[in-house]
Amino acid sequence: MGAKWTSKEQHEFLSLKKSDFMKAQLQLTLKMFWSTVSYEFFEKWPEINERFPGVTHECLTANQQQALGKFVEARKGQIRSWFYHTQREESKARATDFSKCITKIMGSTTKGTRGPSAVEMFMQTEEFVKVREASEEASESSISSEIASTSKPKKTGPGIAAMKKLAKAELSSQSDKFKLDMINHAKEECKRRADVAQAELEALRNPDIAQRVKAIEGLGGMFGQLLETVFEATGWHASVYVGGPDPRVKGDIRVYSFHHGQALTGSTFRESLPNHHERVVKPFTMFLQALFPGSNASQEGTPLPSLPTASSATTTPGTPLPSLSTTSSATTTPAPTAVDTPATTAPSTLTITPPSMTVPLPTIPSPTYAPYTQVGSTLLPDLLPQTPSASAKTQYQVDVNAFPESELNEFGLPPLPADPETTEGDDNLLSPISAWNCELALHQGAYTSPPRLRHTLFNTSITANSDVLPSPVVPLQAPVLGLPQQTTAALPPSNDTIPIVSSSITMPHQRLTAANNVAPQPGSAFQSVPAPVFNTCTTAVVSANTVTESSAVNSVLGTLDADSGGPLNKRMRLDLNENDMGTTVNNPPHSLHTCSIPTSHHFQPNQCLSFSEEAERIPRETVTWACTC
DNA sequence: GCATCATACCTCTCTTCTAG
DNA sequence: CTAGAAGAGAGGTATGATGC
Repeated sequence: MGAKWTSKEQHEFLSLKKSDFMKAQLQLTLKMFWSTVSYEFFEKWPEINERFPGVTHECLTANQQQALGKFVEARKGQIRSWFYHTQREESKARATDFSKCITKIMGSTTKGTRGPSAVEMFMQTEEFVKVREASEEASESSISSEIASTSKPKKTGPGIAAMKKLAKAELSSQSDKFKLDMINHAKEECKRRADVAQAELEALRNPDIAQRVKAIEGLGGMFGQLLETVFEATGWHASVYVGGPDPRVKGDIRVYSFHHGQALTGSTFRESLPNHHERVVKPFTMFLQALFPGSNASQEGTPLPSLPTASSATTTPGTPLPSLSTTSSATTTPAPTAVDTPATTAPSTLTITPPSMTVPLPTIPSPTYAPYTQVGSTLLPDLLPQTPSASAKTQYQVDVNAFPESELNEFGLPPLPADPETTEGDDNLLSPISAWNCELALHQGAYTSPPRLRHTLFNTSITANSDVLPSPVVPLQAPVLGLPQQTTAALPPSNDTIPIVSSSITMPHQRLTAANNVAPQPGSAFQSVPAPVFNTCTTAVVSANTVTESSAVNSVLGTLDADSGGPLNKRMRLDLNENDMGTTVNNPPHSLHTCSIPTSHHFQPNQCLSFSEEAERIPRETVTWACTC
């Protein structure tokens, strides 16, 4: 067995980064994450101290420096492996697996499949290999010259185009019988590939028990991504109900519901709908029972597996974000989360016993739910009841035969039962959904949807904290751009004024967010906010000892990687973007702004600079800079 | 002739697997 | 639990087939 390479402190440090790792995966910012986490790790535990104790960099020989470099790379590999290993250990890859499976099934088709052509088949023959080698060796060959000229700089062989041209020319010189053989071989290969593709698709569509279980356990992740994508694409929220025989509980019927979108109270549709279980889950379960009449009485079932979750430390308490609420058929009460109301009861498994259609609903104590955690712009719940023990049972009697045929709807389903608790009062005249919307309206129409984030991820720098919004209760506002607080006199006194052209500095923890760079989406949105004033300043002056009222500065610029040999291991950005987000300049032309910069950074005259999130955790000092507009 | 679609191949990165 | 190997997938480039 391998030895553990991390110390307790290192393990704790890496553990704290797990949520950032998952966010980076979702936000496609792994490079940035690796850079940041490596920097912080080596800052805490310099590799040189491990390999060459008591020796400074300056004292290392060339060979030692080279060796140290290899050690550092090896350590980085260990860190990477640690995160992936930890992720798998926590069974967080199932959702991804299932998503891939679904995608494959939805996307797979043999229609339009093009197999290799006769020329391409010929390229795989030994005859052509000999021709190609001969051609490559003949430096005076025009074909080889063409190959060389048409090839882009690569580490390996000639370009495909030149190869095909060579093959085509060579094949044309072959006998008709040879050509016909190539054509037939190509057709056979086409058919073989189509058959293989078809067989693979059929295998996916007819999974065995283990594959079905894996798919069911991946539902949470798949629907989470799906509903988030729906929201991104349409600005709409959605609720999804799925169910069927669950192999994990001997084929009993189980229903899950997934909900996207929360009211201001933090409740999802399921939680907002009074008596949701009776009115929605139960009829749906009855419908499923009709589809799967052979299903047996179930025992308390396995809960929906957890999804990748971050530590609660990364949760944004009270931040209204789309909730992804997953529940079993019997989960009639909200799952307690960081933004949800506490659960009261949580029946576990719905059992229907034909033919009387008696529905015994065992209840279990409120399960302990892990908190919702924010990963990217999606809340991924860990709905794993940790102590799912059955207790008192509540009996529900539902007789489908009690519904006359005339009352069944177009789908042959009974009408939704009226909510016995909401039969009086004007409000009760509203449908559940209307009442739900009414609640929103009463709160000034402030929706609880988050700003759309992901589409900006690929164009701007948004960190894990970028979607942190200010208040859990008040209507959403754009975050105040600029520093979270005014800081003063952090730099050593100096009267030197260093001009900086096009200065803009990305604030730690106060980055460009969707709320301040994306217009509210029709029908989804958060409260309108005062339009930001673009800061088009092109000249700024850093004054190290100036202390003034802080103003907001925010910039996300085009990226330009600095070399990695810098003392800060940072990524620097140059060139001011004139559409840069800024703030109102109250007292032009000499507004003063406060920002923070790496402690050890040395400004150069006329230097253009800003710092991306990779420098976020670099020790910083605060300076105030004046901006001439 | 042109636009569109589907594919092959290469390279690189990310992720998973597995022997030890 | 580690660490190397292997697989999976994305991005880029180029080509052929097809339809207009």
